[in-house]
Amino acid sequence: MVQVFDLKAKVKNSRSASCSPGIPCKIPPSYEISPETLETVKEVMDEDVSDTVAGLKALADPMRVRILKALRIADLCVCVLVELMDCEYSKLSYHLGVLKKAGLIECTQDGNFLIYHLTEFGEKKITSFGIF
Amino acid sequence: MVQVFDLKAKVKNSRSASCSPGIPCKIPPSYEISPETLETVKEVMDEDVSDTVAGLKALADPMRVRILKALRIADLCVCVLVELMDCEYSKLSYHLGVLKKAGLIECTQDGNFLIYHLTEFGEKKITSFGIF
DNA sequence: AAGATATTTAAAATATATTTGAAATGAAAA
DNA sequence: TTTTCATTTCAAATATATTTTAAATATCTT
Repeated sequence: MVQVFDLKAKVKNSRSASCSPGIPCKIPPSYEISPETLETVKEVMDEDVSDTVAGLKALADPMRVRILKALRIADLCVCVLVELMDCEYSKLSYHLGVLKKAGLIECTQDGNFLIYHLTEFGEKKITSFGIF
Repeated sequence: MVQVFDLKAKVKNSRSASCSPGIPCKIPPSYEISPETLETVKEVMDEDVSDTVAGLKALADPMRVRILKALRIADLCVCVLVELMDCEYSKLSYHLGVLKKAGLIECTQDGNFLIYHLTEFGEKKITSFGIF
């Protein structure tokens, strides 16, 4: 997934004086990008974002956000969540699975029941993401 | 989108002593949910999460995160971004559109060029969401 | 053991999001 | 004023995510 940029290889015969080194297009005269800045930009763009994105994806769903908000108040078993969310078990289970895989929630078994609770990681996430 | 819960209407003939009021299933004996807690849970679950989720969705994509990271370093025109991301204009444009619609970025026109920059809102978001 | 309950899993159906490629737009240069 | 350039828009193709329904598990109760 890590991309290596070789912009120089793409430079066309660009005649503009304001063209940034390694950038084939003629960038507008109103702003200049120093080679140093461009280097920094390339660096941050090369950083791996897959963890960040995976976390965001797990959160980016109304059902899942509501589940997290609920679990922030109390640990809840699936049967109670099903009633609160007014949905099928299988549907709820799918979303619980997504949250679990993302490490945001966990469950403990009590006989037939599974009681879900926020992980510390999940707690932190929803706090920093401003979900209350 | 706001759902109203009427759990009482759903109570079946539940015989378990540990059943929470208004919850048809027999919740496990290892934990009790007080009616007050349950009320609080219902309240937070009824809150509207659509803005939260829309914001998260806009962020939950590797390309978009990389764009935001880049714009955090410098304002960039589309032609430069195209090179840095190594992708088609139309593809980039789609993602820029998503970020723009979410209010995370804006652009200013300079002749033929569009120079994109983070909004203050976008700046705040990516900071609080731990995207650096 | 047999039946009931709570929950998950699997597979198909559906919905949503992204990518692609071509055409459209609008400003600048020739 | 025709051409070129930077960019967006559109529609079709593709990919990904979610929902649905039925069946599978596992634990309890009898």
